[in-house]
Amino acid sequence: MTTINDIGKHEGQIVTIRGWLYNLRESGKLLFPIFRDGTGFIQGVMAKAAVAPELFDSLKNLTQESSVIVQGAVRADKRAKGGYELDVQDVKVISRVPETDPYPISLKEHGVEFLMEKRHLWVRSPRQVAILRIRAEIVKAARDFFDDRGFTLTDPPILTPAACEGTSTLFEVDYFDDQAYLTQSGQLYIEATAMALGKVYSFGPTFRAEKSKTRRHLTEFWMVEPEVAYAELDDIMELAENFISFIVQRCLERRRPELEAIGRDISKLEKVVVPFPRVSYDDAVKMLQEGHAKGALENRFEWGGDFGSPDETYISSQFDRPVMIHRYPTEIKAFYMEPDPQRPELALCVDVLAPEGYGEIIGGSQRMGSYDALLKRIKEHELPEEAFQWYLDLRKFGGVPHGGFGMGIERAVAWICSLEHVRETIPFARMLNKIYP
RNA sequence: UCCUCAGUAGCUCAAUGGCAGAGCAUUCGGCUGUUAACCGAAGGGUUGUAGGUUCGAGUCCUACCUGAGGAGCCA
Repeated sequence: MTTINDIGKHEGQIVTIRGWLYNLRESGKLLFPIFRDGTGFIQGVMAKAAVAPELFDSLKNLTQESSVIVQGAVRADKRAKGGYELDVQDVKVISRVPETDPYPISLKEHGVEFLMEKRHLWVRSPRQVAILRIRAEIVKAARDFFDDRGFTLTDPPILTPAACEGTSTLFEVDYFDDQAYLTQSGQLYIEATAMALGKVYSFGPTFRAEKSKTRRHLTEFWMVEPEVAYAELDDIMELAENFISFIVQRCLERRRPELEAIGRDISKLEKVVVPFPRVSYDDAVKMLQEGHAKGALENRFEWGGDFGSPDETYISSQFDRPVMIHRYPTEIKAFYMEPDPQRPELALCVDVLAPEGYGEIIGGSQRMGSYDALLKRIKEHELPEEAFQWYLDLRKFGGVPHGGFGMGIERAVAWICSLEHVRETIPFARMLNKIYP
């Protein structure tokens, strides 16, 4: 059995391909079927004069996406897209799509609503196949990066008793006679495993019931989150830039054909090398105010607020690689962040903004080390103290400075693939009001 | 939750308040090198739903439903 991706190794030989009919063109007594097998696409040729009449007719009448086992001779041909063609000698039809109910996704243009409703079929399209391969590469690169640097994978729970960043955006589920929530982040739990193993990371799905309807939001998305004992903010920033650069370079090295196939501007990705620019929140605010003065931004940004989407886009447009914004006001950030000892009104945190308007792909921070300060924060944020007792224990029993970050896989994929919307970065996107198929 | 736009054939879209149309897909016919092939023909419609205005509504008005883009929130 041969696969299309390495059909070039079989030039001049007779091979068998198991796959599907992607498209069929004909010209008089010649048929030009295009087969796909999951590894690639190849055009076949069948001349009426060369085969039995029944075989010719069965291929001539074959419908799009019918499954077939094809036998043919591999021939190099300059006219062929992949460099090779298959002189088809036999076609065994495994399952024939009826013409009374044809395959709905044609090679022509379709709308978003239709394609999302047919997502289970849309994933067969060449572009979607390429994107899913790049996603898989990004996931593997992320795991290799941490595995090779002494991190241990520790899986946090998906069912949790409480929120880690407020309760308004949690999915609630019945848990026997009690209530539980789907996790928003594994961070609090990997802080615990970091105290056990030093350097840890988690990789898994997270859930947010935000009523967000934008190109950057899913209700179910995958995060990779490292957490490092004894790490301070500078260590976290260095880890984050090395991590992102590694992932991008790995994609360029191993998924260049796919990036080219989807029309990605490769030269922009090639610039994603360390070090990334570091901009303090204070300086970012100045940058935004200058942008407003120049007329590039509609609203004048005031110190103390959180950046909106247009603000992030403006900041990232000033650089040719991801930019790290650090030390936001404590007010607008999560309760567990360590204040800057020089300026306690600032948190020791960092957001990494992707270039080209893709927004925040990483959020990270140094975590609060002191038991008393953390308890005070939990009370200030009106969080249920009992639910966080275990988290406070981490400070009671040998607390150390530590920190980490989370990267949303889908936003990273959307940026690296230059996609309009994160819905194409995951096989089956879960969004506001969308849970089918 | 708010703002804007859209909903017409299986799909992508046309149609000044006046006969419901095209391309693709499907079926039939033609073509020995096609590249989202091309050429000819046929079938295919409760114009998102419910009301209203009008001699007449796909088109105007109201409400609702669905979707898209954006805001806020976030990765």
